[in-house]
Amino acid sequence: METKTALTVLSGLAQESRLGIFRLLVEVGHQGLFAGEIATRLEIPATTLSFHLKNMSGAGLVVSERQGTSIRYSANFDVMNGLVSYLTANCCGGDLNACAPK
Amino acid sequence: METKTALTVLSGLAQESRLGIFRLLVEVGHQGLFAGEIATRLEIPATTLSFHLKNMSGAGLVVSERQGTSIRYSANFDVMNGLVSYLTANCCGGDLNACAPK
DNA sequence: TTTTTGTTTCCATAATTCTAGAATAATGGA
DNA sequence: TCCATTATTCTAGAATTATGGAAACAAAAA
Repeated sequence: METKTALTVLSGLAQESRLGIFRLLVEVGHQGLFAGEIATRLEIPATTLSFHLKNMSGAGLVVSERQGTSIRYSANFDVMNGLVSYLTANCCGGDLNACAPK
Repeated sequence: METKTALTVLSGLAQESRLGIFRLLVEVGHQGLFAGEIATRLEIPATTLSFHLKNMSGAGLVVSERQGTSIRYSANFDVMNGLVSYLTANCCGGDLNACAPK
């Protein structure tokens, strides 16, 4: 993952509403949730939610699929895992143990 | 890690200068760098750097130690690892394999 | 004490981001 | 076609964040 992408992903998560959306979708798993369900569960106005979902889609954090009048959103786990790799890459000049969790 | 903390940490990383600072400190490892060295290497004005380092200190992303007139900054690996754990916790309703890297 | 080096705080400006109402669009059923 | 449902775009105001120069501050050396 490139730095520019990592920044976009981090910005996509560094906001209360969006982090809540992402965590909810991560917990739900691959089947995801309809936009309306997310709005109801998190008590976010539809327009505000749409603003954040657009941001997250652009960052690749979520993927969407239309089903009739509804749109199903789910977390993109690959991007999350890529971010984790990015943050821990090139750690400590190659000494992997130096920054590993204890 | 609590959601509020995770948000602070994510915000601490979701900015071009700060991500650059963090990555540099991660690569350097535990010995860290003096503020002036960071400013020189990344070509960031001292006042701007100080602003960001203060932000990152508050988020726990870096720790500092004065040595004479200089201040040495180094990455806090525990916080980074905590963030990684937070993001992957409670994934897929407990089905750990569902969101693991392939 | 005065000077020098390194860093931070203060401040004004600029830029970005968040919020949510009104209007608009897309889908599918009657 | 008309209507109900669901979701998005447009818009503008509010709030937050970033930038960098001037000044202040801290520590060590002259």
